Amino acid sequence: MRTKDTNKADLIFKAGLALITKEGIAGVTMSKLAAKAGMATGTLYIYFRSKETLLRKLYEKLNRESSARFMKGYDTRQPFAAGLKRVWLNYLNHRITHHDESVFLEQYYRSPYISADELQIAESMKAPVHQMIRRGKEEQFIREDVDDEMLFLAMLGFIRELADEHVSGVYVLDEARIEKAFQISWEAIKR
Amino acid sequence: MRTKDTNKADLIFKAGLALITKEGIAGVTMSKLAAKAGMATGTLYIYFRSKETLLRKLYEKLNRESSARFMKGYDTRQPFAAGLKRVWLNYLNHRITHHDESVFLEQYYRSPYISADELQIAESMKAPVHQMIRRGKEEQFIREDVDDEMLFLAMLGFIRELADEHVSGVYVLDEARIEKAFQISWEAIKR
DNA sequence: TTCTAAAATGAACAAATATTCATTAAAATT
DNA sequence: AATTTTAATGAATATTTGTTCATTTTAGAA
Repeated sequence: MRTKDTNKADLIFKAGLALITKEGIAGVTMSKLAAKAGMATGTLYIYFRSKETLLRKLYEKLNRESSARFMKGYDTRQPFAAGLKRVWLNYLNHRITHHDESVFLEQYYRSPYISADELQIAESMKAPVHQMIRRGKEEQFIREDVDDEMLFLAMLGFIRELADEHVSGVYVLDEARIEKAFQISWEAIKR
Repeated sequence: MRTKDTNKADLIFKAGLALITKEGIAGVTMSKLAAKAGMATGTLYIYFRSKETLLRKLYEKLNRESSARFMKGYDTRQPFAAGLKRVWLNYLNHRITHHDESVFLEQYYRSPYISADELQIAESMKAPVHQMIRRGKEEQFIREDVDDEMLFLAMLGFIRELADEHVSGVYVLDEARIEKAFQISWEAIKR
């Protein structure tokens, strides 16, 4: 008896991501996907009931994984500034090293495939930074005349742009630039 | 003889935008598009050779139009701070009042339809703000230890997030909030 | 080695979608 | 009013793409 190769589902996911990154969600067809993953089209249907479920499973998986990365290495006992930088860097690194995923998540978000409750999951990704901002206000590091959400947007928007430009090669980041970038974010929200 | 109704091309564009906004580029089919525009599928082919050219023409048109809006009302003779605010507000307003278009431009940018030289056009949209930043440095309003592109990204990213959240209803903007937002942008880049 | 059950295949089929074209309707010209 | 020219139509056709399934291959069990 032959065992179902669980690794193959990941292979399909990987191929799907690569395709979407290069051609957008509209460019994904089952035959192209199969070719990229190095298998027959029929094989895709052994692992996923349909194209729709394939994409949904991919979305769910990536959402789960990326959320987990944001708070990695953060410790409430460390001083505020250090903690904030940690989370800030986590977001930036995530968007750079998992750029394909980020692009897919956004594309899926605006595709005919998305369902109502999946939309909510996206919101939950904000939690880590919001938490940070609240702490920063309590400890009097962050300006209090502006609400959490706006401060969050100021940081996130910048990070997103930085990462996208870095990945596309238009504005490549290095240690020094990242340091400056964090400084700018800091100037924007500090007390 | 009946004259080709040039207005009909705009009607098609409008319907296309609405469809893309609701279902993403992947959700656009010629029959849906025709239905939305209130005409027969064949009629689409009187105005556009193919689906591909239809989408390309739409992209080109919107790109042209939006670029023109960014510098509107800007006058080099007015003081720097006022000029910057003007352009900043132009970007924000553009992304809010023409949100469908912005979303489409980004989706098209990452679709199988995009060509190499169309990619370059997108870059040209940055010019207005870059110009502002250079002037700001010359007149000693803006910090000089950070390059233009990064300062640009800090502003643009924030504006983009603000507009998107406003349109989606998650974080609705009003006069006061917009004022604060500009202030935050200013804190980030000022000397 | 032989047997068995599941995985993998890919051509065949079904469904969706882009495009064409013979025909009709409408406007301009005579 | 008759004629001509072009726009508009939408059913028919062509093409692309998702899905199925009879058959083959493969890996472990007997």
